[in-house]
Amino acid sequence: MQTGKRRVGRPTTNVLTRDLIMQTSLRLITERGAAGASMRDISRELGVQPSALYNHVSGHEDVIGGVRELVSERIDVSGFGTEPWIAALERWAKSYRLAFAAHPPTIALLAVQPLTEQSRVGTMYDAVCRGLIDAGWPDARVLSLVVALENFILGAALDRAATSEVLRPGVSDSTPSFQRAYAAREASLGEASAADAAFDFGLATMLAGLEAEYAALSQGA
Amino acid sequence: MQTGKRRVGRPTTNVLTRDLIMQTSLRLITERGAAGASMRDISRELGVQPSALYNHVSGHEDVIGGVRELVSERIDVSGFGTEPWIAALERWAKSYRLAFAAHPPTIALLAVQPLTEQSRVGTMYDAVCRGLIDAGWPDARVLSLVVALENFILGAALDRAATSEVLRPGVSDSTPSFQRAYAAREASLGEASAADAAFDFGLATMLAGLEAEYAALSQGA
DNA sequence: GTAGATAAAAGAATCACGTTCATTTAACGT
DNA sequence: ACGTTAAATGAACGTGATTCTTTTATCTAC
Repeated sequence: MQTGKRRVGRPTTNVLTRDLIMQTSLRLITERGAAGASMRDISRELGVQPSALYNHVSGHEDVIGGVRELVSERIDVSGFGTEPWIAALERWAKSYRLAFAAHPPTIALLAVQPLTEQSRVGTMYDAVCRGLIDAGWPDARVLSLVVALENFILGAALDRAATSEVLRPGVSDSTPSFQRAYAAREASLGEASAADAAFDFGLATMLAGLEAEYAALSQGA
Repeated sequence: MQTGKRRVGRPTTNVLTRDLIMQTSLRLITERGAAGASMRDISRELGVQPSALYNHVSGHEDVIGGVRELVSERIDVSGFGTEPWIAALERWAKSYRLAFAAHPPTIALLAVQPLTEQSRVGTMYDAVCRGLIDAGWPDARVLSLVVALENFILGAALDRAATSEVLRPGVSDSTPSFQRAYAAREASLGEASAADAAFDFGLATMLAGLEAEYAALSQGA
């Protein structure tokens, strides 16, 4: 990407773009992990001095925010309006997690930093809210529902990112039940990962709980 | 905490302890946030040079792990064995979240770093697994259940840590449904926080889903 | 008790990070 | 054509974690 050496002063054709910086950062994070996307790393990858980045972004936090935007764009809200609310939620949840799981190291970075005001993420929330309101969920409950599901999704994504044989009981331990459950899960797990199994189980559980609550809601009214 | 100046060489009475370092770190994190607990900060607080810390801990990661242990000790697993499994789970989940929510900035740090092998956290898992196995849950499902709930809990704790009027729709926006849901939630929320509402809603939903699954399990067998 | 090993502190130094500032050069607008 | 703005370099700062050396005290074995 770099042209050997560049002489001081503004170049005839611009080298950087805000978007180019974001794209490169996302790629670096995916390839080398969160630690491999420092401002220096990004600038080196782009054949540029670190200070040059600051002509296009306000700092490292800004970069992280931009990356989050990129990742969030792949969340699928197309189900709302075209499918039953429960199916739309399932689609949304799965794509949400996948969007982050596709770039594991991202999650830790992104989950920590809160959303900035004017992000396209608001559009996603709007689609989800609209679907649920149209389906008959009470206005006051919609956001709690969405946030609860989101909490689960982000937690699961975080788990998937962290998981490299974490959470394994020590051998010859004082934790027999833990060991037993662990062994049984290993045996029943095909080629699926433990994190995937937990996510599928938890999502099914939440959706079942939501359906029950929805049914109770209709009856009460 | 510091005695002005200390001369070179081993002091007559030891200044540091591994445990003292962990306690101090937790306090600093709670008081000043995650960024206020660097090795320098910790050493300054203890009236010591940063390098002195390395006689007792292997590095910053080690400190984080120790803090996690401290926080984890407050998780309540006493319900398993004395209460119905669903009540025990609820107690466990609530205390789990509270343990972290009491030190908001901790979560971001802790959730990121995976568990180290020989932690007392294994004991907690064992208690939970035992309770569920005794209640009749199939061995192979127990860990997925626990991890799924844990994902939700950690996600919720993270949300609570981040939340300071995050996730507010912009005014005069193109997100009417989002705004509507937001306003309705605000109105229905008493003095409870939005994060609490989402957690309570989600936990109730998951527990309801689990009860349904458990019932189906008994019938199938 | 004294000698050698070990432990716990200071202090100096290294390297990476994010960031700022001054400088240089090109592009843009009137 | 000229002043302003934009985009790059290069040098520097402050803070982060960490390591190594040095100094002094404690502990252990004889």
